Amino acid sequence: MTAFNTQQLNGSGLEPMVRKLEYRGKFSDADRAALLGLPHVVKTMENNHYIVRERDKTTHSCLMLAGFAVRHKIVAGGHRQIVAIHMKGEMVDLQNSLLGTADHSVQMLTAGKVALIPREEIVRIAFERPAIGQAMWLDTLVDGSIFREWIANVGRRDARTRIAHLFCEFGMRLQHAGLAEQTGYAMPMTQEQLGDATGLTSVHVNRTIKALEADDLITRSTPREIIIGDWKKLAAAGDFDSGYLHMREDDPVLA
Amino acid sequence: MTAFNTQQLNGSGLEPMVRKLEYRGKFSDADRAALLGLPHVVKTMENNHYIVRERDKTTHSCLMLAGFAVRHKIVAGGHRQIVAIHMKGEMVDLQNSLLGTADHSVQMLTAGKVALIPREEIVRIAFERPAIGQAMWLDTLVDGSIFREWIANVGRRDARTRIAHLFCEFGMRLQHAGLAEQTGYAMPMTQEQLGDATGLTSVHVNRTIKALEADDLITRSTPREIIIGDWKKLAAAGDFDSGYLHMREDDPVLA
DNA sequence: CGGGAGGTTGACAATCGTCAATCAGAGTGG
DNA sequence: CCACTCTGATTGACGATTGTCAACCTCCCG
Repeated sequence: MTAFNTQQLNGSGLEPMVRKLEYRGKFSDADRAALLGLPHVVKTMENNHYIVRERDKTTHSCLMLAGFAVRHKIVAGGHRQIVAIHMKGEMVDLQNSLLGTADHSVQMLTAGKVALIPREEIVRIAFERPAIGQAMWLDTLVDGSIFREWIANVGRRDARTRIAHLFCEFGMRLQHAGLAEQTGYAMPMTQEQLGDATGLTSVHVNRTIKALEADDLITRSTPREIIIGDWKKLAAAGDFDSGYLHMREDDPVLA
Repeated sequence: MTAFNTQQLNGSGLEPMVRKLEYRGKFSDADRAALLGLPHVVKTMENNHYIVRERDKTTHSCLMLAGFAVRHKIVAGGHRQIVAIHMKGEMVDLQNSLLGTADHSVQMLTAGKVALIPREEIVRIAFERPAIGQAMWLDTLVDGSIFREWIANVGRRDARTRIAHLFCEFGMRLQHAGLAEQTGYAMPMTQEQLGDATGLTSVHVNRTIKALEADDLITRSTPREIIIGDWKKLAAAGDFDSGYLHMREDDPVLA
């Protein structure tokens, strides 16, 4: 690859997607170039902005470049269930866009940046370049695996275990994305949002976090700064086994 | 297609998969023939038999030909969470097999028959024949959509709504697969299994079903024979909106 | 007829939700 | 710098949904 091309490609804005997908399979230079060359529009998003609303017809897929977003559903009575949290490098909305009609909403959790890519371009590159297509498919399957773990989390674990589990998953995924150290991280969610993710109320989330602190499973410098002294103890309390994240065995995060 | 080929293909045993996948996209005769020609082994399964266990290395994908199966996870304390129910025509284990290591178990809910297809054959046909690959991808995305709905179901709905929702989803999927009439169906799950699917105990499932009966939302001729008098009333009670199943607008089930 | 799985019911306990008040910190305007 | 405001965190009192334990019933099958 020439210096010129490198410069050009580095400027594409889609590098986080390449890094993410290449984790699931080896790409050729041409694959990488094709990915980086995907037509797209970068948008700066404010906190709480809706990227997609349930029932919308979708035409674009959304890649996170900075900040955090959640996917959620509203049930009768107006209660909200967050079904996924997304960070830099993740394709937030492959699911909605490929299916055509959104079955859930996607909302920014913080301010950030996203890249919007036309749906047809995603499908085209996936089938023209099998390595990329397979990586995308695997990525949607890993999303599915995380959904399954979340079903088990809200369905069969008590509040303490649920919260500890979420703290573990989020921490490990942040580390994987290069966004946090092993010692801890800044949780971007309010306690109400944590409740929406775990099927609890904000009040009970607060009590549960305090209990985790009291038992020295976590420490907090500010309400959102989670410090994990002993990862193994927290993982045990959260019934957390990272297998469902399907990270590679040589991933430094698993060390 | 010659009479000879038709005969041969009808005998393949994989017809339910063709029907299922073709729902997601138009296939050519060659596509259909390639699907039906996939190498596979048909196995008869007894009730409760495990097809795959969590942490197993997987090499085959599993297609349901008859009977019902569930996917489940065991959490600390031994409680079980069913994350999906599968019926005739569905690829039960694309997820585990493509990812290589099972993140959940697959177990027969009744006696039945399955076809085991080597993983590489699935990947090969998916990329050699984009129509098939896209249909498979869409199918895994619909699975994902159902997972999301289940997260919301166990996370944010009360027992009554959860059970009513499950009854609606299962009934509609049975009808879609041609396994039930609109009037009702035979539930293949015990109340304990219903509890494992909804995050409740069998005792509470029982109380909840009795309450649904008392309110004339369902009737039962035997404990497992669910009769739905007024589908709309049950759907309202279950906060059930079939959009997440991503059926086609022209599907007779939606009429 | 006996055994077993699954369904049904009651009494009681516990986790979690609701309501409501207070507190802490960040940003804003004067 | 300070009052003001807003969001989010924290806490207490109380209530309700759901779980636990245990008994009994019903049906099917050998």
